[in-house]
Amino acid sequence: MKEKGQERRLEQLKRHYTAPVPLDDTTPAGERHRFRAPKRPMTLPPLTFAQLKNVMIERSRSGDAVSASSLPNAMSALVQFMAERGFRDDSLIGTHLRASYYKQVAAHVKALREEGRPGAYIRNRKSLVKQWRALVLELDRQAAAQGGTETPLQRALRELLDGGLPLKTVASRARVPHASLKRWLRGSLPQRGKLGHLQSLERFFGQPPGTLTDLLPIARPSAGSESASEAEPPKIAYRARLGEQIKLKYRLKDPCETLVKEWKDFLLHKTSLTASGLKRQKRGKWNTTSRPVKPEDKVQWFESVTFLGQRTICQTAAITWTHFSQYVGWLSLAVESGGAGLPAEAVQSLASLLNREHLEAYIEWRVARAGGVLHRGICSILKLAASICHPVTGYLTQCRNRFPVHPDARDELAWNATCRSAHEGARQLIQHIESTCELSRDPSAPVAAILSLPNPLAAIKDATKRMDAVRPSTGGMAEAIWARDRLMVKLLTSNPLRAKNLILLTIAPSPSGEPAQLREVNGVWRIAIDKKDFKNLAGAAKDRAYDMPVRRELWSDIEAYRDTYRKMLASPSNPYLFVSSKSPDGPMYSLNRQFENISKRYFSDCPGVGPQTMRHIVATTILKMHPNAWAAAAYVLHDREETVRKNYAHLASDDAARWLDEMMTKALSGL
DNA sequence: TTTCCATCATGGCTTTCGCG
DNA sequence: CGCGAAAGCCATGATGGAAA
Repeated sequence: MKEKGQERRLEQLKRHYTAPVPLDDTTPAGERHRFRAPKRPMTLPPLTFAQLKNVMIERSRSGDAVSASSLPNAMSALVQFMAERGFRDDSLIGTHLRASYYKQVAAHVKALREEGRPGAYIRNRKSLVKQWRALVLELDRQAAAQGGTETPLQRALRELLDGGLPLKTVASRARVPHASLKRWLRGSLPQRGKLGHLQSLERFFGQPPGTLTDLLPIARPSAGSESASEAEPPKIAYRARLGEQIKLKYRLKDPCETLVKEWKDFLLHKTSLTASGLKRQKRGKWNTTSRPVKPEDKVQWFESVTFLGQRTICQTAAITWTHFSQYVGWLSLAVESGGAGLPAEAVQSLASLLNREHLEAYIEWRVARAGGVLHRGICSILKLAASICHPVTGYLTQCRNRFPVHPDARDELAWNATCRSAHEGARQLIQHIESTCELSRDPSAPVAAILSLPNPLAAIKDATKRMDAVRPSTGGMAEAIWARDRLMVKLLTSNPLRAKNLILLTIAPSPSGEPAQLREVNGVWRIAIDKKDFKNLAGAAKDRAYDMPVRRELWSDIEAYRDTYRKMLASPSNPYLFVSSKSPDGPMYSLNRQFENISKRYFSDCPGVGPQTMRHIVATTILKMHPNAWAAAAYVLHDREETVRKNYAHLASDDAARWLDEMMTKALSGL
């Protein structure tokens, strides 16, 4: 059966690719290729880089892949990637663009960085190499045409074992129970305390430590009982600053009629198919949706576009309007308050973006307000200015006659010069900012005390204990709310989802017939969320569906909540797991706020945080308990290993050293 | 406890253009 | 034609303050 499938796969491949290829993986290792995995059997379609290039060219021609104009870019990125990684045209792709893709890309990025390439360049290269990987995966899918969902461990084990030594031989030589290995291959999870066997397998196959063990869900951290200090929660610098900042409300609230007209014309230009007769960047079209995330009565004038009698919403317009109205508001803000002090009627025009001096002064003011820190948010208005004054495609550049009030509007040459100067000025500022850009807010500051513990999750466990202690055993609403909140905290330790996914998490089939995301499968509670519902839809989520077990410790809580408490808060048809009595039919939109309240009350030394922070806490715990277990952390967060490494790099050095010290102490005891 | 309205902050891409 | 850079889309999250 299996062989047949493989034959079919090969047939299919032969039709696609010209040259026949050997089955064994004998990829020559380049000199610079340090992370080359040892020779091992695998069931992946044997495909060389040269063949992949041909497929890409064919597909590009038939319109199934990158556009013709992007093809050279994709090509040059791959060529550079191959040269740097030591691959040749006749090299087999093997796992290089598959399982070990992230490792390869990370190494490639590192090399580019060492060459002194700018960040934007590296991002572009990454994006381009990704297109190649996507093509490989697409071909794999076509070839495999099997929908089985393997666990990561299962797949990794299969790749190590397939076609090589007999299972029994491996088991005995690696000193792993034969039956266990068979079970794992069928998809069951190793028991706790059996990690040693996986490590034996890693050694047996010459894999780096963690290749297999990292693929498991997190190990339960040993109980720690750090006593909570009763001192005041620490003050967070960003919050204090924000509190000060928002006292001044400078944004333009009631635009005059002419500005409204200008914006509507501009919006039409940005959203219409024809760019309202003007030139526009190829990617300069703003998307619209007819199904906004907010209720009908919350839609505002600056984001709505009526096209053929149908009202649609443009999210980008809302964001851009916010930035623009802030700038205009500042222009007419009194000088004493730090504004430009211009008359309100004079500045209410898109043409205000032409003034280079004003833009510069505004940026300076914003930087000062942000505590002297240049951050990316400040760039937004500059990007709008650069875009709208672009020498060719700029809206202002092309619409001189729509701004008769501007002094330069009478003369085409003067107008063009003004636009060009504004464009250049904005570009220069953007470049300057992007090269010196830093963060002005530390998202982990509110949980710094927790993160500094050897086992941060222990603090959350303490919090749930405190919650247990204050259970309102009245059987009423208060108890239902208590049970809901407690489950919320616990669930986030097991499955640290982003807020939106948590809010929209369902425990019953939706009215449209989609199955519940949180459900019991073969006696195991699992959460399965469609790729399209993730923020990183185009990133990590694209590669891997979210289908994770909920930790066993929570199962009884889930059942108790489902059977008793949830019914008190929501109507029977409500599919969402977390609900509030205020909106019994919808999701609990106040979840973020409620989590903040809970964390403020029960987390030690914490002034209140959002659910996002739980992702930090879980990832930090994993990396503290198992230094350099990047893959495990990425697995739990449903992020890319690369992203996790980047965000938690600070945990690599110190904790690895501590861990190494402990290990060596043990190893050398009695010396 | 929940909702509403602001403001501020940032990430993660993809595609196209201009130049030599 | 290939390389390197430019352009910019599209979201989401975090938080304060106040009111329902």
